[in-house]
Amino acid sequence: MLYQDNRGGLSWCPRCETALAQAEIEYEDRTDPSIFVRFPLKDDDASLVIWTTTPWTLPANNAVAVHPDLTYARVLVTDHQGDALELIIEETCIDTVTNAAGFHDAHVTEHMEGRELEGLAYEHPFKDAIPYHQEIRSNPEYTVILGDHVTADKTGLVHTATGHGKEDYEIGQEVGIVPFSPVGPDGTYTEKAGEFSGLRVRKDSEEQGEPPEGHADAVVTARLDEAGLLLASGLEEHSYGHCWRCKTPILYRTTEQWFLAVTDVKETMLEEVQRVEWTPEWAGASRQRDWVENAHDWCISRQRYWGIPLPVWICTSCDAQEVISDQRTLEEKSGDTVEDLHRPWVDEVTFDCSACEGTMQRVEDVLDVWFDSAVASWASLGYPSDEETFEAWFPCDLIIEGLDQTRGWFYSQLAAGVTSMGRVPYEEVVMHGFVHDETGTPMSKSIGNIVAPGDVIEAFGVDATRWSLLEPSAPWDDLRYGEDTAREAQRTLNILWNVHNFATQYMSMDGYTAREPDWHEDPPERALDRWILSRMATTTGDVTRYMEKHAYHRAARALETFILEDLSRWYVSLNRDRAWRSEPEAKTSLYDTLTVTLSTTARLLAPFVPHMAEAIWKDLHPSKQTVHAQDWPEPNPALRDEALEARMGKAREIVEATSRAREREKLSTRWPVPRIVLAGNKLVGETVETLEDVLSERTNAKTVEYAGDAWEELELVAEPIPDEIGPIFRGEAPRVMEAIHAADAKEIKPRIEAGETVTLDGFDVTPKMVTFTTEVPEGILGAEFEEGSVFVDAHLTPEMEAEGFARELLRRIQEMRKEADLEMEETVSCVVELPDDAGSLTDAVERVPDEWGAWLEEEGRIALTFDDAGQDARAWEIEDVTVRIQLDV
RNA sequence: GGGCGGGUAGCUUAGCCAGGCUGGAGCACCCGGCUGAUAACCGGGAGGUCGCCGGUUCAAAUCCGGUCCUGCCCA
Repeated sequence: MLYQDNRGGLSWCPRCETALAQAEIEYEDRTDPSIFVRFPLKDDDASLVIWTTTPWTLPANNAVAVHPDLTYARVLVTDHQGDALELIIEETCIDTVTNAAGFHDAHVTEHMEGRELEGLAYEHPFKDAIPYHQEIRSNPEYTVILGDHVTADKTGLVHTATGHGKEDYEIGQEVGIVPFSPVGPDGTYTEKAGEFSGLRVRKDSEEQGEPPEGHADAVVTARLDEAGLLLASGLEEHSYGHCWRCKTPILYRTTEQWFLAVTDVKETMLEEVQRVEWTPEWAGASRQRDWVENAHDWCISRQRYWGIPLPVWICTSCDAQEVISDQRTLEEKSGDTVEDLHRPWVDEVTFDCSACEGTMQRVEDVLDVWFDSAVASWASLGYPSDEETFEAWFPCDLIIEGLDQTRGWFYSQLAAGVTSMGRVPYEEVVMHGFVHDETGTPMSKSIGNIVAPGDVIEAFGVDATRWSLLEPSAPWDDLRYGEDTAREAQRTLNILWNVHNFATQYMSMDGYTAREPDWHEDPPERALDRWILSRMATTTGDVTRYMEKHAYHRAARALETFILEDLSRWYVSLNRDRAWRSEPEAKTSLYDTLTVTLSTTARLLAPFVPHMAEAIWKDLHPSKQTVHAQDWPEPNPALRDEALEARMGKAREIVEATSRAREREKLSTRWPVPRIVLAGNKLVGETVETLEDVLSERTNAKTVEYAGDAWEELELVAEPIPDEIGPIFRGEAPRVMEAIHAADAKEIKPRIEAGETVTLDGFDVTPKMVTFTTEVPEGILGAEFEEGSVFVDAHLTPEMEAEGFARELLRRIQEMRKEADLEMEETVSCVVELPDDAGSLTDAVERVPDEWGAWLEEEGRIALTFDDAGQDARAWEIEDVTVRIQLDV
């Protein structure tokens, strides 16, 4: 599988003076000369027209390729000296050429297919300058050859130098043209280049645009111009290969290299690619497969000093080759002690040739570094010397790398694995995307759009940084990253931290010790507890499933939703009172629930935010091992209650719809309402039945009613349809419409629906003229939610208004406490001055001192009197009522 | 030039494979609320040519063809 070949068109870095593998070439845009050149035909007045961005390859030209199926034209033009010139160009390229050359006329004299041009001989432009071209070695040299790689671009004829391009070399092999490569390893012409010898053909990566003086491109172009062969010369920006290490534009030249014949095992590689589990799926099914299908034999030799020496010894007299597998074999053969397997020591080691009298000497090359990574999965196990470890661990379960590694590590391991082990050395691949800046541009030092990880960590912490990299996008997608991403992550984590604080503060106040009942037999009594535990179990299942699919972003989002929506905004906020004041049993079950929930969350979060997960875990379980040593949680099926989750979800929709309705009418949640009425499907009914207390608390409604599919207190209204009424009643139409509006809708609806014509106010109204809608009664606020409606009865009794008013008062008092910077527990005296006349609220306001005075004192931590508040009092407007409050601080 | 991704609100994104609910969220913005989780937090609102053009279909963000922009890789 290993062979040596003198191959044309191998990529070569003239600065590193080594061959490069496909994988070591980086493509970047650069500007190079762009020249149009004509090659005069031998037995014909016409010239072939070619185009190139590498004038330095023209001295090595040995053929011109055309596509057999494209149509070519003989074109008559007048050159700048006024002489007639006959050119052969692909027909759709004529304008390109004449525009570039500045020719103003162009007459097509003949069309022909590319295949008709085959074999036409031309004069090499540098026949006189380069002795090599004065002789023809094989038939097709210096003639038109056919190639499927030719496209109708520029001129439609391709300058071919079989020693200086991969495709050129391959087509040369097909038609029998030997490679000619008069360029040395350092990127200068050798003496084979005749008059050009010694000129520099290589460029540095900064050398762009017009070729520097004395560069082969400049000299060659000038010579062509002198010979009258240069039709046009300009510049072209194009994507060009560069050495991945030093960024020098690569050359293609002919050199002696060692190859691994991976094309022989291509079929096996393709099968192995299919066997591997790829995430995302297209990483393997499309990208990797495509790469392998186009793979060439792997050039594994490099002309470097540092690196793993190629373990090939060759006999200096008979050319016999031997590959040495390990140090012991080498020592046995040479009879020497080999102190180091690297250069220069290993270069000294020789042994006798087994075939002749000669001496075996190591070839000078080292291995492609990609070969090192390619063998990592078994080299790291000490193979072949440590069979046992190899048996136990090979192949590896999972490799994770970026999406550029299709040509890199994913491939190098595949090729080496199939070659050496007959199989791919990994079972599963996760291919990740790159982190870009917030505009989607790759971060680069030269652009300066770098977000330094250290800065983000400094500002937001490691956990927020990790979260901000995991949550926003799929691992395999590129990530647009700005500081806001981390800021958002920090906010989410902060809320979790607040929940943790809430839980642990009360637990410690009540001397609670964390315990995790398993609840398989006897789930908690309270619906709210069972609900959050069910949500926890569901979330655990979801997160686990996402992690198994490497959908880390989905796992993170499921956790985020659970933490924000379920735990913080719903469970904790509904249990704040329970933690503050409730029976010991109620508190204990609250703490048990929180312990299980937070412990489970901590374990699920451990891979994402290791420090915070550990902090939460350790606060709950100080004597247990680190969270990172705990088992991954499993959902407790006894705690799953999908019906309960569905009802709680519906309850939240109802609460939100109620908020919308109240907000629209500026009726703050602070004001209790006598009832809310719900209309909707069965689920809505069940929700009211089982979660009435949650609904009543969150909507601040004294009662919650379920009215079935439709609420009968809705008023039915008959609506006239003007388009139907107008043509028939004409001038009377307005009166008819009025009559319909005024009609008793409940009475006429069944009749109209039965198709009956009804007489209203003397007019005959047909079913076509009327439709029915419902109207929300006066004083009722309606809002829709999915599969139902909520109606908020806003007929507040004076008792309720008093309660609402008292709550408004409390808010003002607390506002003033805050402004006065009072301690939370500090009790101060307070005077509230209520007006005698509060308009429609007079009755309510009068009730406040007796019915709500004590409550205000306790909630506001004040000693309260209702009296003249004095000059320094602050005036507040509550529903058009002016209240004056004096806080004695 | 070719292969494979991505393009949905100002920004980050869900929905697309298996077409049909009013295209969901978060940030920012506007309005309001809370104040015993508090250098916090909660509710509501506004904001969308689903890159563009065409096709299939009763129906397209979703399927098909083309095209533009963008990322990775190749030539």
